[in-house]
Amino acid sequence: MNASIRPVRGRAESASASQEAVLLVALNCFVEQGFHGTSMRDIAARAGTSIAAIYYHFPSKAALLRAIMTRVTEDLIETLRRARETAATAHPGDAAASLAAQVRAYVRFHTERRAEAFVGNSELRSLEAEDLAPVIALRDRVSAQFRDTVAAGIENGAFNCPHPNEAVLAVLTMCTAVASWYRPGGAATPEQIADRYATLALAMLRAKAEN
Amino acid sequence: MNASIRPVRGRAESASASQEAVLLVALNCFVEQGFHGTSMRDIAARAGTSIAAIYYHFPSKAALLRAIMTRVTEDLIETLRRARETAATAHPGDAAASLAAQVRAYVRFHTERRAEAFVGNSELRSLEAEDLAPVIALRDRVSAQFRDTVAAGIENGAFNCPHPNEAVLAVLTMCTAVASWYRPGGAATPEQIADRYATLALAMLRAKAEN
DNA sequence: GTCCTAACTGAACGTTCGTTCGGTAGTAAC
DNA sequence: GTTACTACCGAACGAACGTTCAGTTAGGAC
Repeated sequence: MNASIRPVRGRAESASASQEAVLLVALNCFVEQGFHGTSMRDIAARAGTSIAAIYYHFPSKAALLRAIMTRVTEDLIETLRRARETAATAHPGDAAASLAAQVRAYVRFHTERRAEAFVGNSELRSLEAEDLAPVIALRDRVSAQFRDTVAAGIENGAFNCPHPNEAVLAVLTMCTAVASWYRPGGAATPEQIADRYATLALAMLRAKAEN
Repeated sequence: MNASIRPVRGRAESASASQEAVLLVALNCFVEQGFHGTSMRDIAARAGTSIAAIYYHFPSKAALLRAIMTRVTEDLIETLRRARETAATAHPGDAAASLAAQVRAYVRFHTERRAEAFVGNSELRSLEAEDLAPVIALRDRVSAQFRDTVAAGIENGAFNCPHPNEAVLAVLTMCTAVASWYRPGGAATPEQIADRYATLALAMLRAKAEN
């Protein structure tokens, strides 16, 4: 499983190409073997460099994971922010449109950057305590946005859903899991999957239930 | 996070109490630190025994994971089989009832045995190749059963769902994820969560979509 | 031509890893 | 009283781990 990755910083404060190459190799190792199942020797061998070269660019193995996690989580937040903004312009006050746009963006993100997204979800426990807190805070912002959108939709009658917290959790987890089963070249394109998941999410939120 | 675990074998071919104790401690370590993040010394220390005592009962660290994985997957299959059977008796030919029963059973299983279920889903890649194949085969049987139930429901008009494969995947993944967020003593009981998830699943499968 | 810095390399550091081994306490059989 | 077996223990094994460090090379500045 290979994956692309966007540069750590903007052009001015740019990360070097070898830094990016190491990060990309580390990412793919973490996907396949997990953080603790990957050794610095694995990464160095696959990157075609020495172990010491990695330590020139990154202070520790934990720093590799931190860099991957922070970046992917920040990018997800920005992706969702743009989706909300676009939806708000096209369909002001339409909670269903906003939620659909966010689900679509979330799913597309988890297909297009599935390696990073997968590690971002599966290696939280491998982060050191001081690295975990900021990532958790970012992730909480993501789910809070979904909850807020659903709450607004319930408020104005767009949604009719007796247990919104669980519904949001269900929507988020099923969308997150896309990163663990999606493979490029599958039967459906990322766009199709995103559209179908948005439809599923809306069906869940409009559902009237007796429990 | 603690968890209970059922004996490896029946009474006749019984596993000893210390064997079970080790397996339980290993399970909790794997949940918290992952398989590769857990050392035999961690397990021995938490179990209050020596490392050599573990090797008296199990041939290797990999055998601990294999035992946990095989058992939880087999038990899940048996749980779902019973749920289907009960539903088939009470509501013969009713695909919606069968699916709801299976979703309820699946979710309850993932709350009541969440540690095992969590490890069963997160540590597949840590299994050695020869241990992985049988577990994958068992897991495929689980998803095949859900797909068959949904296909039958589409056939007889109980479901109206344009992309059943993705819908089944979405249902299974959102239910699987329950094991990663559920905590005993939360706002909802396992029964309530199971019922709500069954309702969500039915809503997803009846959904008419334009994509 | 010298100096400086970035970007490495190879070899090692001490630690921890999974695993093994020789030995032993307790118990039951004969 | 010896034998046999189960269920361990403490100590050690070699390998692999994350990390460090002294040294080297390439390229630009002056």
